[in-house]
Formats: sequence, structure tokens, C-alpha cells
Amino acid sequence: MRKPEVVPGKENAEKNKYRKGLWSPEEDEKLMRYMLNNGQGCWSDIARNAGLQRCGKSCRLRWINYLRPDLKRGAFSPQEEELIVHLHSLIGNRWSQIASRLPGRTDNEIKNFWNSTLKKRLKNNLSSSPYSHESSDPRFDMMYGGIMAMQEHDIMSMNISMDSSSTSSSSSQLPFSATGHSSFDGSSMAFVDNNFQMASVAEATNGFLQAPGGGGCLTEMGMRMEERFRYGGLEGERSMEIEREVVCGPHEEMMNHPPLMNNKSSFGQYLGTNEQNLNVEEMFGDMGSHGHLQDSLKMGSNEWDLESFMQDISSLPHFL
DNA sequence: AATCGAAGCAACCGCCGTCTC
DNA sequence: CGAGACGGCGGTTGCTTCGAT
Repeated sequence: MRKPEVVPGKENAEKNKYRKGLWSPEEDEKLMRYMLNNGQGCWSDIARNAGLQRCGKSCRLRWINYLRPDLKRGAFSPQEEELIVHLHSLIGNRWSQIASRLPGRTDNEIKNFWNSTLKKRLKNNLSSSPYSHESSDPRFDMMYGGIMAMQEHDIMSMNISMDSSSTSSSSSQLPFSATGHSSFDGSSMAFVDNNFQMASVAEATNGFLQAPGGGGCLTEMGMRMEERFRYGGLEGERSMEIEREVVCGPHEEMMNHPPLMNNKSSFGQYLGTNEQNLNVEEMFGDMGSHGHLQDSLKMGSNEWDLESFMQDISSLPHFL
């Protein structure tokens, strides 16, 4: 935490107008009282009118992260942890989006929790066991161990499951779910799907092993699959281009070792074709008919609609 | 009791998108 | 249409706490 301080120097006069550092109880009280009486508005005005020598941004942050009455205090519940891990596997470091799925939790809180606790736990789980059997928390094995096992056993084919109609089986616990062998033992694991089949995972994993950082990224950090769907230029049609980005390791690993295969054609290579036009309903099954997602997919935007996606994944079963 | 390092967390920084003039 | 203000977000910093030695 930071001590309250005022930066000296004339050149910083503008900055000096505002206090920085820790909030005093008096400041908290001023802001709280003002917010409860007047509600939210322009944060610069709030700071001024509440009699605070803080910039609007600082007030906003304090309110959102600490003073808001609906904030939930205390440790994260196991369910919350699972949801964070699950959502992070889907959308990465979009903390505000993740926070929006956890009532009473802030993006900052979740971000801190992830960086200090969950990330470490994931790492420990991976280093303790390349396969999921011996690690302490099977949920993380599900997330990060499964694909490692695939690579290890050179599975030659797998299907991508978008079967969201199964709402209670283990197959629905991941965006790509393993059915049949939820333990991800690799020896007989297969990703099952109704719709399309990935021709050669071996080819894909070979690609990763050639990534900067070498195969180590697979064995040390596990692998993470991240999908991005692009749909554009197909107005009025349900077909869309799918761009699949497969990356290895947690986020920081991804930053260090950008994925080699991150474009449309590369995924086509995975599939053994140059391009895949996929039906949304086929892709998402029932999920696509839940409303927002399918609608958003038809909008002709070049980026998929995250908001809608987040709304739609609420219809999916949670991790446990 | 003192020291040190890791963990946890509050808050700042800088960037980006949106809005307003 | 461009500039500036503002809000939101993710990344990062640095302080406090706590446990181990």
C-alpha cells in the first residue's frame, strides 16, 4: 500500500492538486456519504463536490473496489474459484468480464487473486504432475493437464465438443470437453463432438513444439486452447469463419511465446482444409439458440461479441 | 528478538475507446 | 473532423503482514 503523498515541484502543479496514496477514513466517509446521497455521476464532479482532493479516477476506483455497499468481503469460495478458473480459460485476462459474473467481486480483487493464488496453484499442479492423477486438484488438471496428455500420447484425432446440450455431464465442463474419460489420462482420451473432427492433433502439437521456447512450454506450463471466432462478410448467413488460436501456457507464457498459428488458415491446416465455414447452430448446439450469441454472430461485426458471449455462457453449466 | 522472503492487496499508471465541444 | 476530457481496463508497483529461519 502506498503512503499518502503530495508530489512536490511546480511543474507538477496540476498533479499536486490531487492527493495520492492510501485513503483515510475521513476521505472514505466523504465519498461514501456523497455517493449515497447523490448517486453516481461524473467522477471529476464527484471528487470536487464531495470535498475530496482526489482525481475522479481515484474516487471511482475507491468506490468500485472498496466502498461500494454491495461488495462481498472475505475469501473466495470454492465455487467462485472454479468459476474464475473456468472463465479465465475461456476469455483470458478480461477481469472486468469475469468480475461481472461474480456478484460482489471486483475486477481488481479477482486479478489479485489470480495473480497471487490461482496462477501459483496452477503452476504447482502442473509441475507436480504432468498428468492429472497425482495432482491435488482435478479441476486444474481438467483445464491444463488434458491437452498435455494428448500431446504426450500423440493422439491422432479428436473432436471438438460444442455439445452444450449436455448440461450435467463432465463433458460440459470445458469449452472443449473430454467425454468418456474425464480423467484425461490421455491413453484413450478423445474429444468428442457431433459436428466436426480435428484431423490431426499430432500435427498441431508438433507445431507447438516448434514454437519459440520449445516443447518445454507444453510440459512445464501445460497448454491452453483459446478460441476466437470471427464472423464477417457473411451477412445474413449463419456460416462463419472460424479462427482458432491455440496457444500454450498461461497468459504470461503466451506473451513470451506468441502463438505460431493464429490465423484462419492455420486452423484450416489443423482441420486439413484451408478454411472452415461452420454453422452456428452446429457449432454451439443449443447454446446457439439461446439467443444472444446467435444473434450477435449474425450482426456482421468483425469481432465476436464478448458481451453476448458472456451472457450466453451463463446458460452453460459451471465448472462444478 | 531480529531478519528475510513470500504472499496479499490497495492503489497508481498508461493505454484505449467514447463522448463532447 | 480533430482535440481534449473522461471512464474503463489490464498491468504493475510498493507497502503491509506473516511465517520461517
